[in-house]
Amino acid sequence: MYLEAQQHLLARVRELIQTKYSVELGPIAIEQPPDLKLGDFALPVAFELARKLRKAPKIIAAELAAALTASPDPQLPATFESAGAGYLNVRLDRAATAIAILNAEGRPPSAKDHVLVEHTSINPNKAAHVGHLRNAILGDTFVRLLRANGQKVDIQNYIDNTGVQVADVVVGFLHLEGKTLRQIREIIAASTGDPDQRELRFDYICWELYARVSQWYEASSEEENKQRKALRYATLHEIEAGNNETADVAELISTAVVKMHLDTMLRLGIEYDFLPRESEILRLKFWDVAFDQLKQSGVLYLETEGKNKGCWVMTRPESGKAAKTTEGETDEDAKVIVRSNGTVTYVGKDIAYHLWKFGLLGRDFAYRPFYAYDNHVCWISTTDGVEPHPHFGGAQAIYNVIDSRQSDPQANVIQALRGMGHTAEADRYTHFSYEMVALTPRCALELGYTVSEEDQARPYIEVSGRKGFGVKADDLIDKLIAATRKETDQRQPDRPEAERQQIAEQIAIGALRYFMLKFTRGTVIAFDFKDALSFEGETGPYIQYAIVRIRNIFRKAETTPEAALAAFAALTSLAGTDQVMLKEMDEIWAIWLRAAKRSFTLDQAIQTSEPAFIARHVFQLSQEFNNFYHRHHILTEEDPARKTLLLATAAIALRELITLLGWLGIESPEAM
RNA sequence: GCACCCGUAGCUCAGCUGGAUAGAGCGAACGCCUCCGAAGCGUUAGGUCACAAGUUCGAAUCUUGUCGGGUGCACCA
Repeated sequence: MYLEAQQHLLARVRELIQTKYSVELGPIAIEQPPDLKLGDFALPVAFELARKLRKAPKIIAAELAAALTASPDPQLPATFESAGAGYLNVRLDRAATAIAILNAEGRPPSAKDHVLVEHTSINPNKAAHVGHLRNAILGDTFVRLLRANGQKVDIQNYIDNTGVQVADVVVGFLHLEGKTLRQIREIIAASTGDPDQRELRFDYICWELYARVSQWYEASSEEENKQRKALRYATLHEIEAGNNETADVAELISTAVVKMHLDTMLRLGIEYDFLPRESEILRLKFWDVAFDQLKQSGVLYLETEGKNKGCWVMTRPESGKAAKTTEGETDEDAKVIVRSNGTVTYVGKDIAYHLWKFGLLGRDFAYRPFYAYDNHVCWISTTDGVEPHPHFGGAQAIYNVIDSRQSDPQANVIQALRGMGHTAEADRYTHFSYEMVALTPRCALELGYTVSEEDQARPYIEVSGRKGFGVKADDLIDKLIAATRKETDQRQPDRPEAERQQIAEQIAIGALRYFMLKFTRGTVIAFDFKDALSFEGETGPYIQYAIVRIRNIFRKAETTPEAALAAFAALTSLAGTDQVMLKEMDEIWAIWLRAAKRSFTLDQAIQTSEPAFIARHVFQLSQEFNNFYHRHHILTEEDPARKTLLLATAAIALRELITLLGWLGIESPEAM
């Protein structure tokens, strides 16, 4: 409703300026004054008019205010005044606005687009770490925002089950450990079942082994290292080819690890609809179809000269050169898509995959169910699937949650789509990029890693799977739950054990999700346990605590938020009283105005792909509520009309807090 | 060398479609539980918005340049 009010107001002001001064303005700026005392909207429009009209901004603002006041608008009751050096300030009629906020039922689903969000996409060869948590939490939250906006969203988690990283762990099991297929199956059986039964977690075993293999490739004489690398690529090729024992081992390992990743993410409330795997992109020959299309559209051309001779290449987006180089010249910067030996590169496979995402490939995966959630099933790609199955792909818009280091290959894919004439798709392809999570040197030392002098001087150190350097996701979650459990045990001694545990988990997950969301995407998170394990100040638990307080008030008042809001609406229909009450109490009005801005903020967050806007918005609302809470004692208020207002304000705050936290994937505990 | 991201309070970060005294959290000092839960609230201290030019009535915000930090730029995935 905030956005609508703004637009309505702007249209009115524009019309006024045109009739009064005969001036046609471009976009008119509108903002919120630094203090609620000054009003709800501020328009600096008089500054711009000052020169054209040769008049002081203050005078113009005053004239505009007078004219607007002279012709009241029943659709947007408000008062107007000139303020500061020449702002035109607008004060909404608080009672009327409050009623509008009360009645605002979530926006009607505007867009019916079928949107596809890809996130998580962890190499299935080791345990998930903090960096993956940022990815999954950002992606999952963004999905919730899109759905709140009425869009139909499919969530995909791409599984690179035939890449070098998986190959490395296969090399580890088969050649470093000398295990057979059968033994590996036993290891998996013993390390993936019931958490209380298993001794080691399979993904942790792989984490350690992957680091060991990576070192092993470098650990011997030059000659022998060369042989070890050869083994690595031989293994990779067997996995890619399929239908052999090495490929079977890879399949076993990657599937087991993927299941554990899904378990980990489910602890955070993160679910998926479909897991497309690279093995099917290979076996179902997505590339062959894409290759034809790419050749036909002229995006790819066969290089005949220079270092890329014999390769099918694509002009890079930034190079600015024409698709084909002028005669005699070769584009040495061109991106190789098909190698001179005929094999396709990663970007090539990615182009094929993205044609599928948009329904442009003309070929589909086969599907089978893979992982069961409470209300739905996550499907996985396969070569011969089951019928019936849901249909994935064919989206109108896609978002790829991938860290910023991959922006070059992402740009290549977009460039290919555009080159093929799929400009609408290219425009609706969003690389939802974010910076990595690194560790502070202190954190690295705390974890027992040796840190070089040089690294200790740096602000942060990049995590590395190859070095086994990083904080594992489940370790972090366990640590958070242990810390919150300690608190709930102390604060809620009378509650049953199961309830204390549930509350502790809600708070721990709230803290973790909020921590990952409060930073804007472009900020490198220098991870530190001290910050991540904090439950005070700008944290998830701070917001949850505000909710618990409000719930306690309603419990003790022996009424419900719904009843409080109904009572307020009834009271407000008797003109006057509420006006007086809201007038001088900005700390109350702040909460109502915040509520009014909900869909406005959601819009902003989606437009900019920035969930941090919502995180900040809900934190500010919590602060505003706490401020209100300490100034007004609700339960002991004796004036009934005033008590009605206070209860309704608490009810609105509660409604907003629960909704907004829900968008962030954070639960609202009953007590804490 | 080229591209992208970052440089704002002691620390970690918001603010960047140009607009009114540059904000929050943490940390520091002090204060507030006979009063709806102190995982809370209040007060104070703390800033040449990296630097320099330019555009503008107005620049943390836009442009250019410089410096510092990070990340990409394979016939790897």
